[in-house]
Amino acid sequence: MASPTGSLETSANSRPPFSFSTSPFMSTSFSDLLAGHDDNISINNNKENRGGLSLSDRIAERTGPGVPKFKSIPPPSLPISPPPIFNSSYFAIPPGLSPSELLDSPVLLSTSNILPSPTTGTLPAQAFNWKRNSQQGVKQEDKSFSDFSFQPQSRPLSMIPTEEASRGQRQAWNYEEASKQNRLFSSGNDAIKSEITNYQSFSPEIATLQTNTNSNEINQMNQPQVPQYLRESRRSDDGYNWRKYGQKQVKGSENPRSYYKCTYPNCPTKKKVERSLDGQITEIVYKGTHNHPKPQSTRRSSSSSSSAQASQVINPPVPNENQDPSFVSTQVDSAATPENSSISVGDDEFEQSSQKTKSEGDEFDEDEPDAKRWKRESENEGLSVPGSKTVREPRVVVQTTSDIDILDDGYRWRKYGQKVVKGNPNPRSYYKCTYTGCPVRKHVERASHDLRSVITTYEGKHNHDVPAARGSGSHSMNRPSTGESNNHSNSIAAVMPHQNSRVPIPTITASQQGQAPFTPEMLQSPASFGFSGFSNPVMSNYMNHQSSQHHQDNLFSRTKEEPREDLFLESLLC
DNA sequence: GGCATTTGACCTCAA
DNA sequence: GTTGAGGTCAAATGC
Repeated sequence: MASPTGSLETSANSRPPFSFSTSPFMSTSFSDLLAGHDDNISINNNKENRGGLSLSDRIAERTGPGVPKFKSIPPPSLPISPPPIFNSSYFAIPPGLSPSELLDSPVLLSTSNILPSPTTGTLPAQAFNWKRNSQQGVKQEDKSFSDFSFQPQSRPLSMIPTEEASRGQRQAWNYEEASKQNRLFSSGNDAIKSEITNYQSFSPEIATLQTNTNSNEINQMNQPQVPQYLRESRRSDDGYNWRKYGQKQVKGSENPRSYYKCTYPNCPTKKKVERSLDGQITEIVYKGTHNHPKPQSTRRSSSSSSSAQASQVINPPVPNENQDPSFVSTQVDSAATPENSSISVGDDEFEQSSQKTKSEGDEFDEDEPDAKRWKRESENEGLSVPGSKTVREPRVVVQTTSDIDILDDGYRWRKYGQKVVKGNPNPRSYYKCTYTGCPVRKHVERASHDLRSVITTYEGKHNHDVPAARGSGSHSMNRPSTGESNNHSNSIAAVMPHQNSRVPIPTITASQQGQAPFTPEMLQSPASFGFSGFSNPVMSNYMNHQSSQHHQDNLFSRTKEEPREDLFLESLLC
């Protein structure tokens, strides 16, 4: 089964598919993405205890004595409060260039943020990989680095509170995947190990999502001796508190399935989590809707502090996704959904979105048996991803960025219109996926209430993999390799934190790395461009030139060559 | 003692 | 009606 997560090679001694820069930037940002999953920890502990062999011991067996254990290095306390304003010294909007103008370019929406891609969950950090890979000669194994994906779901990883479970699963998967990657990665990098202590799905459980592991396992490995009550076991990656009420061995799968209920009084929400034998989450399905706001992270922080992790945790994701969820989730949720600290706001939005979707949908039936509904929802979603039963619906990604937000989604977008919508003086750029037959569209606009925020709304889901970038073979390496993350289940809400703006934009330049010169293709494939673009001489010139708009027009000449349909649509929009 | 987890038994539903 | 799978309950157990 090509499960988004299950298919991953998770052997501890395998080369980490994702490479983190040892710079403070990556450490911080990723740490922020890591948090929670305490419930997983508990489960893992139980399992491991039962077996008489702790997870860390097992890891040690796999990796050998040469690999330091995670707990060997306490996670540093990392600042998480984002600055109120963008103050990056790496990038500045030149005089004469307004944020709205910047928004006109998908490029500008796709590279600056250290956020999981709203469309693919791909972290902008992939740009680092791209660079690094090029530095190292793009070894085959290095390619796997680019496979790292982090679903906001939300999510989630977030795991995204998928409220309707069926919607956030995707994030949860990605969230798990990311976590796995984290674990693998950590096994080979001591510096990073200290950073990987917690994880939060992206999502309403986005992430979220999300992204699993594995971070939990990592936590466990870091603090195998921490009492359960100090591990905040009830807190899950999705930010809600869950109580396990059952576990079942599912036929056809060696993985046990655990059943959880939201501990909030009278909250009907449940979720079932399927884990592999080694404790990794292979599936998360949410059921029902939380009838309460997500618990504040105070408890998490306090408890986490006892384990030297508090400073890294702010809030769970929306799942991402997700978290998935709010868009994870999954998630992961959130996670996906993963839902890192930055996505906390998105939870509510996601919940609302889910509620709305649920209430407006003709299919939802309060009286329908849960199991039946779950199954039906999965089937009806038409997003039957092997091993995944939940897929998040409408997805609205709200990113709070510092000046420029780059949605590193890896897909090629064609601008087909622009319009100033009511209630927001900032123009909304309309894009559609250039892949033939792909119905996905998105529109981007800067929030009226906060020019530092960019609201990107996705519609539809990609029916194809992330396209390989043209003009640079290494670009494709930054993209998720699977189609798992290529679908925008319509809308997921996530508010990206400012913290990204704190993160120094890598001063990696194409020239420095011997990369191919900046090309229009890079603009069309924002993901492939990554952060390097800002330091790229060409890009820098582009960004600072008064006639940037003109340049942009040239760079997007293809857009002007698009079919009449665009002109038609644009005429309608404008 | 309180709370969460475990786990066998029971219930529900669909084939 | 039977059977099997999935979901839930609740007593036992652990922290």
